[in-house]
Amino acid sequence: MKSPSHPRDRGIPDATVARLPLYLRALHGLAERGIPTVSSEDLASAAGVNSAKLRKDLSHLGSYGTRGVGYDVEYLVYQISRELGLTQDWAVAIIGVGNLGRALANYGGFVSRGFRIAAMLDADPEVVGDTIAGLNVDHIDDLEAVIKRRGVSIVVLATPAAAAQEVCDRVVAAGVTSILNFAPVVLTVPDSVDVRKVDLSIELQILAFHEQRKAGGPLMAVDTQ
Amino acid sequence: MKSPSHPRDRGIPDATVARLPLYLRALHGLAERGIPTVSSEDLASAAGVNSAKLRKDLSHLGSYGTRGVGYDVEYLVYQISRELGLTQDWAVAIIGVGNLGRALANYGGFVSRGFRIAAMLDADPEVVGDTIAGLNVDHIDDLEAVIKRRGVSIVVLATPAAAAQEVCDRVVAAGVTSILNFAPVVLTVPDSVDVRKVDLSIELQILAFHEQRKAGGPLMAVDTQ
DNA sequence: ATTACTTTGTGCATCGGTTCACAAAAGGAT
DNA sequence: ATCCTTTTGTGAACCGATGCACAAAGTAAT
Repeated sequence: MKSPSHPRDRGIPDATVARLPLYLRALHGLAERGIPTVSSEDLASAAGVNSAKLRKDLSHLGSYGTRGVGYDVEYLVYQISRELGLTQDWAVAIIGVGNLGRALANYGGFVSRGFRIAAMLDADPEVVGDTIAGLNVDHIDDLEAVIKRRGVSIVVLATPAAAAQEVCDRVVAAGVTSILNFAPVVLTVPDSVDVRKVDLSIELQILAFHEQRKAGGPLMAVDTQ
Repeated sequence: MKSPSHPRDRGIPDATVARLPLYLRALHGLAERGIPTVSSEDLASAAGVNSAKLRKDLSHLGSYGTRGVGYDVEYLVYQISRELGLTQDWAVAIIGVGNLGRALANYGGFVSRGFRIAAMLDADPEVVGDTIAGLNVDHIDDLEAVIKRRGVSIVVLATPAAAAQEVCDRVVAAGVTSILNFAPVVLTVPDSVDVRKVDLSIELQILAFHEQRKAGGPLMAVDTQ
């Protein structure tokens, strides 16, 4: 039994969810320049996608455009923000205060909208107690207490690879179900936990693959048109 | 006219290319533990994918397994490395020596196999001349000369968003065709240039979306079975 | 009101990627 | 040499995502 009253269907395609932040950023840019209304064509080009895709993506959220006119920028910002859950603020903990953890703590776009760094933790007594981005670094021993006390619901793992799984287990045991993992390991978690992976070296390797094709291809492949 | 002599077809699916680094990392782990041979089942679980996908992925490179036995770890490492272009070493320049640029320069997995940080550049006279990860920071004014002199073929953009497009244009004009962009902007480049984007805040937003579903879903959606 | 124009929302064909499931190939045992 | 077990490599069905192309819905002008 579907609910016909609800205009937007629950169950937005993953590919669409992954692009919503892109649209949101483009819309923020337009809003700052005081542009009240935007067509799918213009918004699409600002976000670097094609307009049919953008329209289909937005249609999954509901019918928020006006034919012949376009989309109201402010309104669409609100709708997308709400859909992504950015109208509430999320307490994020960064675990691992190496170079990367520090960079993330200071990264502007990270804190910006909807997210707040609520804790930083590390195992190294050398850095525990330091103040980074205006925040005191806690010891990893206090992980469970810090998570509970500060209402952390998203954890960013920026530990060395060797420590990642162990820390991950503790984080999951503490009730966190969303993890952004920068450590180059495959984390094992229950199905109920979401892990997203960012691996810098993988991106470089993909670039190298294509670069090799461009550079070596014409020399090596005689039959490449 | 195809070349029937070549066992592996040129044109490896993008999705496969994106997973090869994953397999490679898992294989390195096995190699370090002295394991000579691995089945698709075991390698797949080490890499966090299912075995059918792994086998199909590897089949795009050629027929490097032995039925009834599995894959020779060392041999497969070599084949994947070669396919990804990691048997040569790539000179990488990091532009923008803020927190992120520093973190990338010091990131172990970054430098590890196939890649070498050949230059770091920044516009801020305060940091130009500093030594980071054993490397002198050059001024962005010398961009073109540094790229040419050190044979840089891959550029990592870690500049502020506002500067990214301008720097990108200069990098492209200097002949670089592979860019890893950390700045939260849509870069405009010629078709011949590959840009890969890493956006930390986008990953967080995707997590927030799913977290919201988990947390709010059961309360808000009465008809979600 | 009617006409002309713009732009959304979507049905439909297509494409790329995933998964299933099994024949083919290899090794080991008898 | 034959049989049995293991595991690869792949054909084929399936699934989700993309992009085209157009009807529907709106605005503006006469």
